[in-house]
Amino acid sequence: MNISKIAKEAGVSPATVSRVMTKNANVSEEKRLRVEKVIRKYDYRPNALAQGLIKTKTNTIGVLVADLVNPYYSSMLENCEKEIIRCGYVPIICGTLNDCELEVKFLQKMFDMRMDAVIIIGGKSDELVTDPDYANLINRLAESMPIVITGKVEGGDCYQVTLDEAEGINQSMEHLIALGHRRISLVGGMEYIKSTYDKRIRYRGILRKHGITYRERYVINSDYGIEGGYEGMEDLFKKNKTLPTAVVAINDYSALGAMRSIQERGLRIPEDISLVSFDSTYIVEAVLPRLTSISYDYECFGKKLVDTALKLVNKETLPDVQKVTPKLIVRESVRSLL
Amino acid sequence: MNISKIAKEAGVSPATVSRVMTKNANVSEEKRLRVEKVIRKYDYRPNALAQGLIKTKTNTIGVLVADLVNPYYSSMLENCEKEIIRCGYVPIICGTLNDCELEVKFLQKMFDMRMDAVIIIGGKSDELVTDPDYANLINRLAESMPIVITGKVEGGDCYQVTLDEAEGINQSMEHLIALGHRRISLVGGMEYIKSTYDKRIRYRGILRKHGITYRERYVINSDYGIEGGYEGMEDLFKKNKTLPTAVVAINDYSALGAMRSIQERGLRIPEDISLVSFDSTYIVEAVLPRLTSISYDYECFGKKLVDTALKLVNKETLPDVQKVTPKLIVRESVRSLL
DNA sequence: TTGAAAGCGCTAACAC
DNA sequence: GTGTTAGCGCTTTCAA
Repeated sequence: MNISKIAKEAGVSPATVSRVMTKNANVSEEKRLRVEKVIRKYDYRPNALAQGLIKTKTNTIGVLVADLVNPYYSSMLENCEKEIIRCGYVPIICGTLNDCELEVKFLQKMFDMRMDAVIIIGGKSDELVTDPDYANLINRLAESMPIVITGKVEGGDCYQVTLDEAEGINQSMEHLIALGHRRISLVGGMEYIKSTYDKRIRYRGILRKHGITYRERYVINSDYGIEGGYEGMEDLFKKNKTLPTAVVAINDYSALGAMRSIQERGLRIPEDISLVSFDSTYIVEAVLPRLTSISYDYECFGKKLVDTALKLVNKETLPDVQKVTPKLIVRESVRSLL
Repeated sequence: MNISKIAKEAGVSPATVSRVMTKNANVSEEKRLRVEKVIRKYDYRPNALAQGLIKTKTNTIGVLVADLVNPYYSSMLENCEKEIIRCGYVPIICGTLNDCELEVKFLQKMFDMRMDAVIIIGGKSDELVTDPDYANLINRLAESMPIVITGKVEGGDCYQVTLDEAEGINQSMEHLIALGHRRISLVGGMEYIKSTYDKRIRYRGILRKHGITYRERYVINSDYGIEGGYEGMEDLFKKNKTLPTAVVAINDYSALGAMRSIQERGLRIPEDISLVSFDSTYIVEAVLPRLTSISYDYECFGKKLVDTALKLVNKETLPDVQKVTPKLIVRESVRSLL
């Protein structure tokens, strides 16, 4: 079914059908009713490809996300979706399976499909050192399609809504130190990821400020999943005879793995080791003990991402960088040493 | 940038540029090189809307999922995505926030966008009694766009790839009964959801077969999230002086909530209460004790869904219903009473 | 091998 | 108020 057939059956021109559908022109009551009847009869809906082609607007916001399973990302995603829907747009999600090539491919595809804007959550823009090819791609696409990212693209013509990582690590460290912890380990993450890099820099700064010796073997590399947390923790145990009294996990997804490692060794949280994580997804409330964790206002974060994208669609001017402030939520996984 | 500009700059006709891009016609070496050079110069990519419009094929598979956060769904999603990508298509995901109206709206939108096929995971097709309006919608859309569902649409012209729920509950019940459990509770889910209904029917059948009295107050309604599991478990405690020795949770997302409720009362799993769940997402390995759980081969499930969709795109004939067989994975959350 | 032309389905400017 | 027409960007006959 298409607009011409509807027009023919209603005895009007395609233009009139279009006018009835879009509601932004006057049509005589009589013809309108006739057209509406035929539309209902066939449940006619206009072809979005044709509409998009002529209007150069598709009413879609693309959301590219590095990992669909990680609850941090799915929380972000859900909140972006809600806001996109609330604003009358259609959210189009693509997961990039933590694969850079796929990210680039899908980003291009979203451009090809003429999405009105794209939000990129995680992925290549998370890297500390921007890949110049990626920056070029972003710049090329951003000429006609606004791009909002949660990371950073050096020299990239796109907008950032990003977490204040330094503030997050700050709050968790100060909390631990205030409770008497001096041997604090940072488990998980990779140095080439900007958020992790920022955390580690600040971690050292805080230790120095409190006159605590920095121990390199308390900082453990590993990836951001459950397995990463487990292996990171195992690594920590292997590398240290003097264990830390507190561990800061890079996110609560990996904290799950860290907990398993700790508990398998018969150690208790928080009695033997305190544990703090980042993200405060549903996981922190689901495990025992509940995890003290850095929390973001996901609703607000999602809203900011989407609203930024939509303002850009409407050619409004915006700051290049917006920060989302984290907040430590104290639960049960930290013990006082005082 | 568009095909005419490229053509002009290369000194050829748009048709020739198209031939170069699609590679399915002969172009003289000389012109081809000239065109390719201009294409590279501008990183030209054809407008997917225009392509879709003329080819009546968009190379996209839509995936509609009821809940992005629930790890059962995100696992499904990830595996569908992988297979869609492997087959050279672009996965387009929409979450429907467990909202029926949204599901209908997005399904229509996917049709409007002329996706080559749509996979619907969860949502309205999960309901025991099919909404006739929904069936009509499915039938209308399915005339030109194959639809694959994980549930069931009575009288719907779509294809099912569905879990063998009866077999799942069968395995978990037989396992519990073999270990001496007689007081077994079923926590979570709603009767109007087909998968839950099927489980409960079979649950009664198995009890009868083993000569165990069915107790209605051991079957608890609640929704499918963490909160649902918690409240369901609380409800169970409230309703029963004689507690069950084992609980079967409707999924492992809700089992998280059930565990919390059990542990808050100072009861231990499995010493005081055994716990079994459905789905075997990452959660079952993340908690302590690890949950004995019904597992699906998500990779195979995802593949089957996608391959079914793609075969339909290619007009192959297929069985209306395909079953995915579950398998009980024994971990640490069930105690033997023998 | 190549270009001209038609047409996918729609909207919007224009003329009446 | 309404129909005609042009055109969005592409692919694919059809001729040459």
